[in-house]
Amino acid sequence: MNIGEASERSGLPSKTIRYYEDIGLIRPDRGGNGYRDYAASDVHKLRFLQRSRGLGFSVEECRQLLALYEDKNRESADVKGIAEAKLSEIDRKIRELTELRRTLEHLVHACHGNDRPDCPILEELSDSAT
Amino acid sequence: MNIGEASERSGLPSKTIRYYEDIGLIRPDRGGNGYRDYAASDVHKLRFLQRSRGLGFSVEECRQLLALYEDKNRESADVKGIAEAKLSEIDRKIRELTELRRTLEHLVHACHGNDRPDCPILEELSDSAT
DNA sequence: TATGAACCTTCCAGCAACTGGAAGGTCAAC
DNA sequence: GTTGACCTTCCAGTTGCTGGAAGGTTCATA
Repeated sequence: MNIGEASERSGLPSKTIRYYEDIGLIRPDRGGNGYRDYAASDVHKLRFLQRSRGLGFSVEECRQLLALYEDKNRESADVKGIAEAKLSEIDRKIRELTELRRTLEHLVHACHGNDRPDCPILEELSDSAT
Repeated sequence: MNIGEASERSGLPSKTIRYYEDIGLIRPDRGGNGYRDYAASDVHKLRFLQRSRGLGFSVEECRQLLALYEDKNRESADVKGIAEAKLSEIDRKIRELTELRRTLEHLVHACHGNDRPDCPILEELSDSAT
């Protein structure tokens, strides 16, 4: 099938699919006219990529996962390791954002938000340690 | 003062300070030798930038905040508006990450993580809707 | 048969927000 | 005078795409 259909079936834009080929994630056949020709297994991989990217894995991590996916001798511990690392990364991000949120909300709360120039938000940004 | 000292006092790498100048956030003087010469007010602005970036504001938002900071006729409502928008953006990110975390943890939990190839994580990535 | 739309191709540029490195000028100390 | 720590500019790379230009292909319709 052509890239348009592969795009529809995988949920990835054609641009992105070509990009994934550029960086060596997939290698579709080519027809006589130069068009890319995707097999069902290619679409399968594309969906795999679409989902793993959606779960927050980086492209490099997706490359590893895809390699494991295709490796019939894999050990599930390898996959679990990657997922666990990602999990603690996500935890760290959530913690950071929550801390950020707390500080920002405190500031927003302290600011009158009227037509006067005095503003605790700017004061905080300019003066003290955060 | 030279960029090295401005860097130390603001907590920003010299590279970043030069970059901020490139994109027009600050305009230090120049000495006869071509070296940048930072006034105390420049360092103040750099610290302002360091803090607001640290609070998750984009560079463009920092530019707005800095403009408001320097505008003696500002209305604090303008600042509060920017901060509130950022706050809900942070909330959205936290929600997304939390959802992600939930899914990923579920998968990690289901995987044995041993030396066998069968792995629910890969199955989920390959087969079903996420 | 022509022509127009809807595909497809490649390549180049740009986004955010820096960061690294090369090649070279300056300054202060010894 | 030379070493080393500064400073300068400029160019390239990072991540993960996305947009657009310029052109080839395919297919239906007038």
